[in-house]
Amino acid sequence: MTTNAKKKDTLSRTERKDMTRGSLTQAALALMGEGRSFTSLGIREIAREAGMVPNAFYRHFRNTDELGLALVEEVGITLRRLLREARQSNVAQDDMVRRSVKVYHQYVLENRLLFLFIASERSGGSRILRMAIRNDVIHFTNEMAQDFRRLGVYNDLSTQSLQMICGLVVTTMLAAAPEILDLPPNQPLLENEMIENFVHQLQVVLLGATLWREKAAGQKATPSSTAQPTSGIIPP
Amino acid sequence: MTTNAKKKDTLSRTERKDMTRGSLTQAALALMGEGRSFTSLGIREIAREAGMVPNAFYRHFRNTDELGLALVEEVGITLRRLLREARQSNVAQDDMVRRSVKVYHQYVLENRLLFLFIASERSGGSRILRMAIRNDVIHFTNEMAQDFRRLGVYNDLSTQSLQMICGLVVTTMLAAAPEILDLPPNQPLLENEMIENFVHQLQVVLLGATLWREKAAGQKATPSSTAQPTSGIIPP
DNA sequence: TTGAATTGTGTACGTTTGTACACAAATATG
DNA sequence: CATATTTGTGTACAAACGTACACAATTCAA
Repeated sequence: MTTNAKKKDTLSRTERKDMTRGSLTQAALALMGEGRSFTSLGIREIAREAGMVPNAFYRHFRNTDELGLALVEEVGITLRRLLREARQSNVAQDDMVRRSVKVYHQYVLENRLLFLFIASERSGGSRILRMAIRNDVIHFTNEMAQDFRRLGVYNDLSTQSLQMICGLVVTTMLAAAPEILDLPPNQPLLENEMIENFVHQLQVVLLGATLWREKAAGQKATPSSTAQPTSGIIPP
Repeated sequence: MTTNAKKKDTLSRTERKDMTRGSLTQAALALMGEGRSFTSLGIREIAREAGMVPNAFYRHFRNTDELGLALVEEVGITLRRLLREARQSNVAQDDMVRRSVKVYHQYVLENRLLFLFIASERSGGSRILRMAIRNDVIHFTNEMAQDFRRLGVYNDLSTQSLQMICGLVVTTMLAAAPEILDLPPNQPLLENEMIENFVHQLQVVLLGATLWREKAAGQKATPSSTAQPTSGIIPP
């Protein structure tokens, strides 16, 4: 099944190249949608799904990992869009958490394949992809922390603490994604139960956050200034 | 590299069968230890690593998924052991969270390959394995909740809330595993930073838990009982 | 002790894979 | 317009794969 129509009309060479390149990444996603896992995809398989001859793959990527990196880039864009969406619908909301969860839930369903990719490659598969995704997630976390700052909530938390809290929120969100995706559709009862659980967990986290104070005295003399653990890509 | 010596001395037939079966599962783990991902492992590959001819694989498993299920069983045992260990070292500890985190950290390193397996198959790969692991994690979560009950902490939480909290704790723990495993060894600075972050996150969760009250009335109306920064009360 | 069942080996076959090379068609560039 | 680059095709081949079958060597059961 080809997932991307590639019109052959009135397009520059680079435009066309970008299109077929896109149809390769979409083909990979489509295969994952059929239950295959990205790590086990082969060049031939992807090319076949994209409706082209195996060798054409090499005109765009040297190997599947490189295609994966292109997908990670899409992930970054997707997550950024999610933040923007959440930003718009959450400003000074009364029941902010539940509303955010619903937005997120909807968003995961709408971007099913990408979240499938994130979920399975975030801690499995190739180290390179893993690190790239982790980078994106860190950026996402930091942007969320900035949003919190802008909103003026948790004003009395240090940046570091705020990032730690957001890390917790993001972890919880990402852990929810596979459950959302695995839930059989049209089961509103199960779905509600899952969502409520998710909402409560986030509420507990944010409740804890309101009371969190740095015990600044320094528990073990950890003087490190940077906020994120394992920031950046770590060489073998 | 064969990972399991299989002595051929004075063993019953079933005993020997269990040994070679074990050397197959260990071979799969060993391959994952070398960077391969379970989903991409093949029958021939595993058999070769275990030092036997491809066909012998079929005497023990019908396919790689079935071998995966055997590994999941090992995971269950491993997690149960972790709980037992934590139970012993945490009773009424002063700085309980930090101590638990250290136990966990150590445990992940000691059971590197199994946690590698959990991490990568928990949300990627085959649906069957994913569900099996999710089952184990649920059991683990429930047992942790029971332990909390026995310890007498969070006495005023309903079982459901307690399980929800433990789910949050487990999610945080499992999310930490890949970071622990990916951290290059002998980098005490990075390691400390990561552990501190981990500790703080769990502290936030447990802090939230002490203040969590069910808003039993019904979740649709959601009165204002939740996470507003009423920053006055300080828990014991 | 003899026969049946089990476990591991050897060989074999058809598929699929990654990748190399030469080539066709299209497009950008001088 | 002529030429060079780029993009996709066709063919090819060695390697690895899953799996089937017959067979050897054990061990269990009668």
